Amino acid sequence: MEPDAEVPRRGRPRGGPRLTREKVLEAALTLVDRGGTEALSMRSLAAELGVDAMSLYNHVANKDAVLDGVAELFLGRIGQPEPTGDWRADVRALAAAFRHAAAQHPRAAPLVLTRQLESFKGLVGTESALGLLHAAGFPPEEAVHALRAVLAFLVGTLLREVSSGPTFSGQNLGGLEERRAELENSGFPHVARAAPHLAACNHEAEFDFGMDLLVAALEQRARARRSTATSAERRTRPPR
Amino acid sequence: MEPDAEVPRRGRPRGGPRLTREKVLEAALTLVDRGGTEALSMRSLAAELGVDAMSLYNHVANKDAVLDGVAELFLGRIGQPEPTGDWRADVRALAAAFRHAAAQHPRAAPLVLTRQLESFKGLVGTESALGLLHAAGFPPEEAVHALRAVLAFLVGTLLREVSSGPTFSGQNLGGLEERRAELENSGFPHVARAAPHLAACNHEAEFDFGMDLLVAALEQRARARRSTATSAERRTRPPR
DNA sequence: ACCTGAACACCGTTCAAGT
DNA sequence: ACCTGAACACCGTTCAAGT
Repeated sequence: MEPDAEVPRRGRPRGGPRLTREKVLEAALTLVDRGGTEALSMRSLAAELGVDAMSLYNHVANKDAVLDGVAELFLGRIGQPEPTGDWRADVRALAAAFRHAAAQHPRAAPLVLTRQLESFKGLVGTESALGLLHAAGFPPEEAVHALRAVLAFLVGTLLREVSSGPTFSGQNLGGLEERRAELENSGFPHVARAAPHLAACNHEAEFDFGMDLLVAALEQRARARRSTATSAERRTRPPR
Repeated sequence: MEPDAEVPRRGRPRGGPRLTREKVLEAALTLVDRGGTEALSMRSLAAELGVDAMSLYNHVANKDAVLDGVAELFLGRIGQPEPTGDWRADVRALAAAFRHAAAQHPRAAPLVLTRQLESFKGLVGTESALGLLHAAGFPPEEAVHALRAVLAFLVGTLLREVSSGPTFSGQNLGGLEERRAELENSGFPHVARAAPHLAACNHEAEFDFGMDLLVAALEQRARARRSTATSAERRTRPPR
């Protein structure tokens, strides 16, 4: 029989390292996709890679670094949509790309949404967003404020969306009737009147509504900024 | 010597239960306030209460129920501001009350922001918000959309705010210069130009900016709704 | 009814030892 | 240089036993 066919090797491998940081993080993402963050332990991750738990520490500092790495992996998978020239459509597309990535990794998404990363990876999206807002007429400082407002909304909606569990045809229907009845009998008049709408949640509709709101507000602001800029110009530099 | 002076009693206590669900959750909030969620274990919680870990299970189902309970405790501490009659100011005040509660329990806030609770406690805020949006002229369905948009923004900003660590005079100044330099040398032109604004974050200013944006958008929408409603009325019921 | 202690099946991480 | 196994100090939770 062959000397080292299937038996687990120990010590330094002959043909280069079996593990790399990349492979470790990739496996971690797989594990989180499959069973959520709670299914990821250094031991389960090692098992997934067919390796002893301690071997991981040659490639990542600790478990927290693994979680950061998974979040970065996620960030890297956010597609960068081609700009159309209409900044309103492009801001929407950027947000939609984020949402799409979250939909593909619903159980990993909270890692990106919850931790604040000092990641270089995040900067490409930031650059795109600032470029669009610059095109819309916002100076850098206001563009940063606008970016943060949209991002905050995104974090909030996506967190709700991904943590509302598996959905049935876009809507969460589990126990809808019970929830509606409970809201109707809550004793709160406005809650009772809105019960059918509070009991269900169409995530895509909520996402669109919020983005509509934000884009409309930004547009209004951009317009106001343009008109005051022109009138200021008119004042200082009257038409000849 | 006295028979049961300082020795830990065992078995059923004589003077009613030493533990209640309330006391357990209160202690849990204290622990989280002090050392964050990671400082809360069933064992540390029991120690805080001077009790065996297993005693807790007589009052809460498991650790998850404790975390839910702490979140509810937090919800109950959100002050309900007195309405002024101006729905825009009142929506802002409601959001500010939420933010204020988060500022008082920065390490417990993620529990409310991250978990979706089916809590009755949350309904009082919902009722207030829907009432204000009703006064602004929104029908129930649109009011729910608006509420969810504002809530999403709130979750996102507050999550950023509370997880950005301890602050120095309202701003996070740790390593500001390093961050700015890194952003300036990132190779991304818009990022570089906005570096000073990206490196720092005045949470209150961001909060105000976002709320301004949302309230302005809601106002615009309410106005549009009123004018189409009146013109529709004019068409079907012309003035005599 | 309520509290307890031992026990079970897990964790993340350190450290000395292997090759 | 990279992987390993035992060991340490923790977890959450079950269960039988106490009063």
